[in-house]
Amino acid sequence: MSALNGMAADKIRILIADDHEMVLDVFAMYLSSASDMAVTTAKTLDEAVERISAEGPYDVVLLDLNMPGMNGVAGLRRAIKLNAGKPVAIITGNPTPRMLDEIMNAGSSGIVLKTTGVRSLANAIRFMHAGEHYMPLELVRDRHNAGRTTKNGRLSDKEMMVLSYLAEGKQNKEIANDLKLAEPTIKMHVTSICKKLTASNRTQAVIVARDLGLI
Amino acid sequence: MSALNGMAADKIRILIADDHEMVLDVFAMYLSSASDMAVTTAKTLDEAVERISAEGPYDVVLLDLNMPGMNGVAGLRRAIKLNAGKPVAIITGNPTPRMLDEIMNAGSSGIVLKTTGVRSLANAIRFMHAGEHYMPLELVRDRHNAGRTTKNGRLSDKEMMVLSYLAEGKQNKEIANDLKLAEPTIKMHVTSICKKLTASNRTQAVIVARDLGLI
DNA sequence: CCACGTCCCATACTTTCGGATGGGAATGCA
DNA sequence: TGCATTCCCATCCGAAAGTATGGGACGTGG
Repeated sequence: MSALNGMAADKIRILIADDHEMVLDVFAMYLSSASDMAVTTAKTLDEAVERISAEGPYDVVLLDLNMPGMNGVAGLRRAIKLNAGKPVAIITGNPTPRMLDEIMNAGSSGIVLKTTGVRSLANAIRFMHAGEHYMPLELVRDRHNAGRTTKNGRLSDKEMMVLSYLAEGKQNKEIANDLKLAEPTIKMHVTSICKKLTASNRTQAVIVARDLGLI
Repeated sequence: MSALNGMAADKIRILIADDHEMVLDVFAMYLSSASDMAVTTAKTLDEAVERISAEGPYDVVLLDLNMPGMNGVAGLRRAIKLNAGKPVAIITGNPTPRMLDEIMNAGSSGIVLKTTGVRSLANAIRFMHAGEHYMPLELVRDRHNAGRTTKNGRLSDKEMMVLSYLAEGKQNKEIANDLKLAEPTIKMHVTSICKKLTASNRTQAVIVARDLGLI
């Protein structure tokens, strides 16, 4: 009845990379005690890349989002490309909705929260190893809640998109280029965002959005 | 010769609070295997406070800095007051020099980095339990660099003051009125702040300052 | 003493922001 | 079908922000 038809002897090869050595230790201690998993660790993206290059694609790769070498999802893409189709997932603390989008759009196989105990780890890994996409329930909920209750109506999709750029301190022209829209359009969205968030300028909008957990 | 005069049989009672359950698991798994330690865990500051209130001061308390309930060092002070003189330390990822100052000035017994492996944990805890202050070497180095050259770090008092207004989304003219300074002066400070924080405008400066825990 | 850093102010300039006005197009729903 | 919503673009304008020049005052330490 097991899925390990005839291959039970082969262990799942896992590569986990995180600059928090404590987290690494969790994996080394807990997962290695699971008989069907072999864990390798790294502390930077470069180190992880080396491992993959040297020892071939891993069955599951877990990358910390805030690790040295990862520039947001850029490092994720790099690892995905290198791991030849096998699952690469992100492990992080509290990702923003925007980050979630970027992560999943980059082709990640899932997200593992550090707020989750180690017991669900093994399951998540087996899940992704089977080709599924893994995401904790609370994140799915937040993802659906994207339009949240603000006083003056909720933000539209485009407004949320623009807001996420505002939250990086980008200026209208940059946003327009990135989104391939005209600058006046961005201005309009910014104005609309400020109204809905009762902010008087973009800086306040970012602050309000942050305090509201909107980002 | 030990400080545990006649009480050697008693275990060191440790309370660790972190919203990353993974980290909690590290302690539960590793430290509890050390025969002289008894570990209790919590996921929020309120939960930790409850524990302390209910079961009396712990021998060592470890608090995550980014946990729900901790407003920067405010939560730390609360815990220190409650723990009746026994050591309270902070556990975190990469603290800013400014945070370090605040933490130590608040009366913390030390700082434990998540970038440190679990093996040094037990030593750090025993160290603090003995009444010493524990801080990783790499932090001590950064700490001395903090107050010196104005090259890229350390904001001056006035700059911090202006920054706090920026963080409220106020505009130059307002700040000038509130501080009874001329607007050009405010502009200069803002420019200086942006340079030191490597931000390209006020909005980015606020974001960086927030992420840095500078506010 | 001078050098250095911090703080303060002023003038002048360019760029960006925020707001207003006016229009066109696609969607979905009553 | 009419209507609302959302999206997109354009032009104009005043205000704010950001940059670049000046300069003067105050302290600390070499």
